[in-house]
Amino acid sequence: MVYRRTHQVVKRLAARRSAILAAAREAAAEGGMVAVQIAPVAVRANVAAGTVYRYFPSKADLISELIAEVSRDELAAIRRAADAAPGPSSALAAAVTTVAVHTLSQRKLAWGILAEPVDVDVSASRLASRREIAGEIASRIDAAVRAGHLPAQDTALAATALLGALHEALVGPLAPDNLEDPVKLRDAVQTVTLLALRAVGVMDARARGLVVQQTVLPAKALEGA
Amino acid sequence: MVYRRTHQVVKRLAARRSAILAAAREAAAEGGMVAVQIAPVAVRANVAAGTVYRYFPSKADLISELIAEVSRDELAAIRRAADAAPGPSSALAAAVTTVAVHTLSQRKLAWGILAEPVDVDVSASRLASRREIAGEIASRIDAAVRAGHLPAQDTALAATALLGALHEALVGPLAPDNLEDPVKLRDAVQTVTLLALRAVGVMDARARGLVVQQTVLPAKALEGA
DNA sequence: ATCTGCTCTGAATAGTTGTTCAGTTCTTGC
DNA sequence: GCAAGAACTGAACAACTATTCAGAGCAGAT
Repeated sequence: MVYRRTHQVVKRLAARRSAILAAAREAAAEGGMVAVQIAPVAVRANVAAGTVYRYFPSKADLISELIAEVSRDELAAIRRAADAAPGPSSALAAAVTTVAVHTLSQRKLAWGILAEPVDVDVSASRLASRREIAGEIASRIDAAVRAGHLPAQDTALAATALLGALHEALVGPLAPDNLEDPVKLRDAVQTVTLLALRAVGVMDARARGLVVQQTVLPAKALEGA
Repeated sequence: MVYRRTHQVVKRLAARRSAILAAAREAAAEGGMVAVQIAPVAVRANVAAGTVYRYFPSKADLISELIAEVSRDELAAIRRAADAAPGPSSALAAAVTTVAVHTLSQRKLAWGILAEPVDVDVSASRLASRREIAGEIASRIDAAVRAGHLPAQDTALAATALLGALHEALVGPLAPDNLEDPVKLRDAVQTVTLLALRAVGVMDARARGLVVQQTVLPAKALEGA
């Protein structure tokens, strides 16, 4: 055995793998999932097409990891925002706002991760991604219900419906197209957050209060976008 | 000119066109949009593959017409249900329930029309379809707002969000899978209708009342499914 | 009956991309 | 250096289906 993976090589391999994933993510962010094709991604990562297959068994695996990665990031952001909130209703509002802001600040990526047609089967990974996010929202709704702030309900279904509403309203084909304007964007975030909170049973007046509370957060988050 | 299209021929041609469309619809209902492939559709319509192209310039056109047709049917059903309601809030509830019931009774078709990946570009037609349905819902919300039953709001955005919520909760990948059971199915319809009504600002108690009012309708409609 | 022109057929074509693999280049240990 | 093995390359391949088109079949007028 005259060849052994040295630490340096291991690092380089890992870096290359990340580069490929990052290239895929960039491609998706710029052009949606259609743009995530092996050859262009390889070029972007400074690698030959064949090399991609040394790191990912198939395009489906590459995209699945991409979805998982983005999903992880989003879940972390939701938790961070919700955990910083003073109470369960506020946490729910924060979670919803976070999803809305994230979705909006990376529209193409979000659409690609969620629903854009892909030529390979990534349904398992999309399902997992949705499950994670929906589960988190469901548990926040649940906390608010347990605290007596909301009526008892099927929290899993409610969480699913909320996400559907957010996504359709913000990145679906009927989403307003003037969201480049930061003011319109914030209005859209507030409107959908309000809808979402009322949907699970927050009273109109209280929901409006919670939405206002959240206004500081998205302003900060959106600057980074 | 020794040949002229006689009435009989015109009728046969029209019938054949319908047969192809119907075949496509059946295929979509059974296997989703992936099953709408030229060769299988042709077989189902008792026609050769090439013949399809004498009626539809391309697969995209075929699917676009399919989407338009289904969409027209749905819109008509929504109007019928809403117009039969005694007042604006009730009409809104009826409209939402109708969408939910239709979506559920033809899950694969609904998913295909709405969001399933297709290898050709049908986004224009999907957009039109969504616009029609969302427009109808928006105008029902608007009526309820004008009647003073709901707070003022961006009705277009609200309608979009409602549809997103319904679709995601009922035919999206996280939709409950026990909806074969008619009782569970009705529960699901009621739950999402309740969420939708509350989202636009109907108070919890009143929303529950409206949902109960709608219980007769879906029971009848679902029998036909 | 027959000619004309429309309609239908279905095998062949074409275009698109994911995937492979024989050959090349690089890395490591001696 | 050099041998051995790993990693990389990129052109060729494969598979899948929408689409085409030359020829066969049919309907209508005379």
